[in-house]
Amino acid sequence: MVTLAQVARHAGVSPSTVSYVISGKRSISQDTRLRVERSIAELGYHPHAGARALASNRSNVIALMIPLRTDMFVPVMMEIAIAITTTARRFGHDVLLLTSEEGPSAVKRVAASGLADAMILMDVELEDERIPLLRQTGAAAALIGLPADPAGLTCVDLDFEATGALAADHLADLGHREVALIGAAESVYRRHTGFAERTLAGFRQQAAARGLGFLHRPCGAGHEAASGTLSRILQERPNTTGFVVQNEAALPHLLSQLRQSGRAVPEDVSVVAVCPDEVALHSAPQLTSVSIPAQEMGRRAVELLMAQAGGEDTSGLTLLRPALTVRESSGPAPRTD
Amino acid sequence: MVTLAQVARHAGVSPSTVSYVISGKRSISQDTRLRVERSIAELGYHPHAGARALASNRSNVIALMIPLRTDMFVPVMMEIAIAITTTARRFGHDVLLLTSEEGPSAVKRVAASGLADAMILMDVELEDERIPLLRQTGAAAALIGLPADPAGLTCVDLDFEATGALAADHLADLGHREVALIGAAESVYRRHTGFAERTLAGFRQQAAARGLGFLHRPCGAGHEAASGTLSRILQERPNTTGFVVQNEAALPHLLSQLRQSGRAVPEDVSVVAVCPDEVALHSAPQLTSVSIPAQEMGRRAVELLMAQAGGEDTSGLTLLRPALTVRESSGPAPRTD
DNA sequence: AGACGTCGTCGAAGCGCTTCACCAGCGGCG
DNA sequence: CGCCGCTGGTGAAGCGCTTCGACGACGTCT
Repeated sequence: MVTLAQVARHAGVSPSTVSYVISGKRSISQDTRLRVERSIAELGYHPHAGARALASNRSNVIALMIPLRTDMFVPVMMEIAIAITTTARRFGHDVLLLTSEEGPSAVKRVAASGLADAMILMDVELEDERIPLLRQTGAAAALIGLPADPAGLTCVDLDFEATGALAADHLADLGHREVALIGAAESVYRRHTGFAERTLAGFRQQAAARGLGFLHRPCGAGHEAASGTLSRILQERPNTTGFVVQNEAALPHLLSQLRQSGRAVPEDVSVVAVCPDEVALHSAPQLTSVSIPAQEMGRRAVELLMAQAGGEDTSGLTLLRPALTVRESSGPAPRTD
Repeated sequence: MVTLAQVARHAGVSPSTVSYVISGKRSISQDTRLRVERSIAELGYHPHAGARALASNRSNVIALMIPLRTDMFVPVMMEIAIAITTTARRFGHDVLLLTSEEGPSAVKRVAASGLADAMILMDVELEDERIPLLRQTGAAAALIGLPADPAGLTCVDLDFEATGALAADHLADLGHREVALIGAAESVYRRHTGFAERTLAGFRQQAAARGLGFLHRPCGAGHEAASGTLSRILQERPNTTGFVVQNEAALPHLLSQLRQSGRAVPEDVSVVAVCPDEVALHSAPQLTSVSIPAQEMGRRAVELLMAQAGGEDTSGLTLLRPALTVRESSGPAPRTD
């Protein structure tokens, strides 16, 4: 293993000089810097992470707590995780992966062991058990999602209320009078995951404001669940012509079920999905959707954490503006004469 | 921050004793051990990861390199990653997440910096760039997937050749005479990812052995790609009645396309999927499938790494036996009279 | 011309842990 | 009864790095 001391000897300078060349915390003459850099390259030196963490009290690692849930749409989580990782690397940081299996105490362990300088929590619930621990340890953190009381916390999320409202507006603009929200799995609502409830709230409110008839149903993944949910909605409110779907896993089944039941999209019913663009584009017909900016959420979370490390106060909500893209699945409400 | 020295003082023993209590590397009297453990709990002590890594030259971290590909089925990757993380925790290890964005040099960086003791590579290609670096640095590693030359490497994977053969056999047993393999995206084959080619090889060979007419087509995700691939196959070989699908993303589209084209599953055509059980169960009809044991792959990889750390020679292939579960999507070939 | 900053570099302390060498006490054995 | 070999404990060195204070060698200002 190559150590800093060896680099120093090779370059004919003292170890501290090498350290300063690397960190840039003191000015170094052009000449020495080049010599040191050459030695580093030549010897293939990489600083020892543990030693650095010990001496500097910073690990340059961000911990990422991802949920184990089976009721969340996995590709979105993964996309966020990957965005976090690549952004972190741009800041010279690495990412430690934690699952919620370890329980909330993982927060304490990571904070106390110096394994990570900061953490990012995904799948935040309204009353999340990890949050008191976060407050108590004073660990640097960013949340993806909103808890009930975000005071003093750094939160990033899509503005799901606006998302719901946007979808309702789009359908209202197209002349639909009866609309339904097909949401996430029931378990998601049961544990009060913010995004689902906020979408619902925004949708409900705007639907009311626009005078739309309104229905909301959770929906599991899988064909059974999807077709069951759909047929119950149509039975209860046969005149429903506008659907908002916030459930990627159910989308293909919902679409094929609509087709089978003889309802053409978008001639008879309109569908607005809340999903990543990729999913919307891979469906047939391509879906009008409010996209989930997974990458941006991950990126922003890391950037906020870095700002926080730099002493800035980043607490507060960073709500990303939703954007609706009109594609082939939504159109004017059918004439009802 | 609580240090080991503080624990030692609190318990009235020397620091080394506390260390030995924690590591269990020496026998400690019942009495002292309890005293120390109580102090640890009382003070809420967590060893400093960096200090430990520096002194012991082991970080208790496993690096996990996941691909950035968009052409792989993400939930499977995620399931593997989660299984790796939870298994690693059982061994007192954490997981560092690396994306392939950083390039093969990440292998060197991680090995040289002592960030991780070992690594797990996913999405291994036949001629993977990371492998020479692995050999050169002598870093402990386990691969999920097989490279062209696995000599001296520790590899875990589903036995995809047997998977292909199993699917072919099942269709042959049911009396199908013309079969087709709808595979992963073309890009997957182009970069010579082992699993796709091995499935193909196993399928082709067994199809030949059983005297089946045989066709293979890669298939992208999305509706367009799926229905295009399917109709081309049916055009080229209209008598194809058995399909093997190794492409989770295309499955729902394929099924709805078959339905639309008037082919009933399983009365007219049989479908065997290579996918996680969850996907098979959520389809309509539920799919006969060879399941992808994602969790077991992750678990085994970690276990092998731990054995390796214990001095065992774990090099060689660990190929998991595929298992085919008959569900509703496969049945006897239609009579051809 | 002398005092004073500034710049570039060095030496050394010390981060919190592991581990090696050592030692005291004690029971078993010849 | 004396010696040996355990067992359970201690002390100290040192892992590789960062960082603080110190210090020449300059240039600048009065």
